[in-house]
Amino acid sequence: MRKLNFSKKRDAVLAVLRSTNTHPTAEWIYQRLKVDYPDFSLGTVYRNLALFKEQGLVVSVANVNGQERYDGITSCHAHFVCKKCGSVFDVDCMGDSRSFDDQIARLYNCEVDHHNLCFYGTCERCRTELFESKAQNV
Amino acid sequence: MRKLNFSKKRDAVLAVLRSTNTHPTAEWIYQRLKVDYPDFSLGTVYRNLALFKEQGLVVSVANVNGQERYDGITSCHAHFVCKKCGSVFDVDCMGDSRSFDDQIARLYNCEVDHHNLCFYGTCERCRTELFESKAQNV
DNA sequence: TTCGTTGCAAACATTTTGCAGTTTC
DNA sequence: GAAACTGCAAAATGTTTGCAACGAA
Repeated sequence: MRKLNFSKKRDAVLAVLRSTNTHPTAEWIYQRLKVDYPDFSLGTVYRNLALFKEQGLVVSVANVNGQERYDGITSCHAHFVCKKCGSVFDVDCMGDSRSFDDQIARLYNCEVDHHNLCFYGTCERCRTELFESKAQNV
Repeated sequence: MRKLNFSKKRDAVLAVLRSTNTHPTAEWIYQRLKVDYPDFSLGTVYRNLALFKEQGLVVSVANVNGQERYDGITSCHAHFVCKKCGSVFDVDCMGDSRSFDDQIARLYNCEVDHHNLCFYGTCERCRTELFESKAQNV
């Protein structure tokens, strides 16, 4: 792994990722930090995201409508992706699924760095709105 | 859901997806069918993939190096993605994880269509090659 | 004849990258 | 001073889309 210098902006990217549970896009992080650093660049977000992923500090959750969603909170949990509104929620992890990794590694003779469990469907809010709009149409 | 006509090429796309366990990219499917249909088009692959996904006949497994990987075999199983060579393997599903969906739906008041479990790491072959090349360098 | 499907190529959107200037050590 | 980091904008890449021709019902 190559040598790294300290970087204020890199720290800021990680801090933003750790401060939210919205599982933001690169663009979202960019807009957020553009306020504090007027000369901030989208390239910096992408470059540091790539770095964080290498280091295991950040993980790709899912690609929603063509945009990758990132998570800086690496404690063990799953995700739910709403196909209507595109929001991504944390879902409590059942059991110690970290041991899944070891199990798979042993079974398939491979090295497992991490896993990603995603549920896809319609979230509570969108279900309700769907129901309400249907009811109005009757 | 809208009305559908029969289409030879659409059938062919689905057949290809069901005939392989390589979890191909759109491009791969395109190249494969280009042989049988010289006037075959990449747009047709994408359009039909979108359709199949709506219908639940095909599922997006993971995005590997910027390309989406598809699976036409929808029986319950997980996947392993090798970060070195980019191959995607089937992994036997432990337990009846279909009931996960119901559990999540009840807990979070949402509708769950399906879920996706992916393990990321280094596959057996790539581990071995890595080891061999290291050994030679000593 | 109607309308779904396709080929083709242009358009699109996100992500990556090259380079020159800046910051870290 | 050397090497890492960044801004900027251009390039790259995978995917989507508009339109005219084609095929199914």
